[in-house]
Amino acid sequence: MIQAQKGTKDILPEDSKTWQMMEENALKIFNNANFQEIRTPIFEATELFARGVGDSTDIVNKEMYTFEKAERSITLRPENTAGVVRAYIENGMHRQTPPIKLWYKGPMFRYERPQAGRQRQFHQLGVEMFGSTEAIADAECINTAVKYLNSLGLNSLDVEINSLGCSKCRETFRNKLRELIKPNLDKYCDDCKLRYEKNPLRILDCKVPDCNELLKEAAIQELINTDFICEECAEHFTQLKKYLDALNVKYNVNKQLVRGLDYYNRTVFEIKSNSLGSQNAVCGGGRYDGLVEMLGGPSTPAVGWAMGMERLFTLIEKQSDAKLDAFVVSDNPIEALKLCEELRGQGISCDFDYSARKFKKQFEKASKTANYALVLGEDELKSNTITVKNLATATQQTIPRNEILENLTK
RNA sequence: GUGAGUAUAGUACAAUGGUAGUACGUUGGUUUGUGGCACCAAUCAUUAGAGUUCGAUUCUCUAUGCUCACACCA
Repeated sequence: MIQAQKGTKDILPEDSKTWQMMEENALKIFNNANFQEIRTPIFEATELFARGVGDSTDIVNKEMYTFEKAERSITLRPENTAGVVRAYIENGMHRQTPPIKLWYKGPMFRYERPQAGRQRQFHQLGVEMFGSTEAIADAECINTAVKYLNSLGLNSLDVEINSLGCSKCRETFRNKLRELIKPNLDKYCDDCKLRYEKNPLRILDCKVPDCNELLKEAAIQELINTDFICEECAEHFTQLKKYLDALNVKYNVNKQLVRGLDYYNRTVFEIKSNSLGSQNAVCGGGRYDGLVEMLGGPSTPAVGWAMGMERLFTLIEKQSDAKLDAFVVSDNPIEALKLCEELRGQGISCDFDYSARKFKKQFEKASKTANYALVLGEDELKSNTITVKNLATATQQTIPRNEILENLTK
């Protein structure tokens, strides 16, 4: 027996209604906010992710599905921002009047050990906005995410925001942090020792209790809490908070929020739920003003986010399939199909039994799957009528065939 | 990559060192053109391999799958 690959899942009919709802709401809300859908290939040159996502990230280091084909190195996309930026540059979208507002949805691939809220193939929904440095752009981005979540009935998720500053202020902060950590470095966990070299900011994000204790040291807390970011960046962050307040978007500032992808600067944010298990982030994003240029385009500011749809799925209320409008009960399958065809053409959903089983069995099926049973037996065929039975009220009447539509819609 | 737990019908759960049950589902029936209820019947399972044993689905080991957690991320 061949099974689905580890970390992949079938989305079965019983869940399709819920997925369709997530997608329909996305289409409606993003289109209304003037985001346009973009669909990019699910595989790209490996180099795009190495340069775009950053080769010091775990995603690029050890989680990519990479293969060789015709002497090219190809990778299944582990996220979609790099791909969208590539498409933005390649299709000359930077020549259009900014801002360019895009959204996407689709499967992403990461080679990780699966667990709750984590699969090897999973789906993300995201928006990317190019061409504006204004904090109002960040605010609209976050607001769009919140409004989308609200549309799914999720009203009490935590929005956390932070500012990483620009590359200059981050450099200063990084150096100061290193200075403070250095005396106790040997007490930190092995991962943090590596982080100390590569990306010390991530030490702030470490979940090892010992490291957390060490970070509580007064001087370090003071450094975290003093606004290390430069005046310009601080002003940008202040503006963002002002706009979010004006939009009535509730948020917490989390000074220890550091996102794992290398391309972020200034605004970063996450939206979390406490009912998701340990993978509690539904949505993550931020500003990435340097990425377009790094990937060979003109210097272009940008901001965006991505949501994990499987994680959303576990949070929202399951939608069940609506019943069919009608089920045709007949001992004459071909006539039943003809009737169905006629009704389907009128926008009525209906089905029938292929094997002309006993009426009792057909009614059983009808009552489970449909609102009306339409009896088309010998009598009805002779007299060109149909017996319409309302399965909820158990009332029925025989009517001329051409009056069927009125009787179904009332 | 590291660690923990788990594996019985289509699904959800029982039980047992000797005959594996229940519920739901599915199919058929309770006299032939009327459903939801009830009753009857059928259908369907011990992940794989090795070991201990007179005998293993049960105990042990290995593999594999699944689940969860760490790292990391949506």
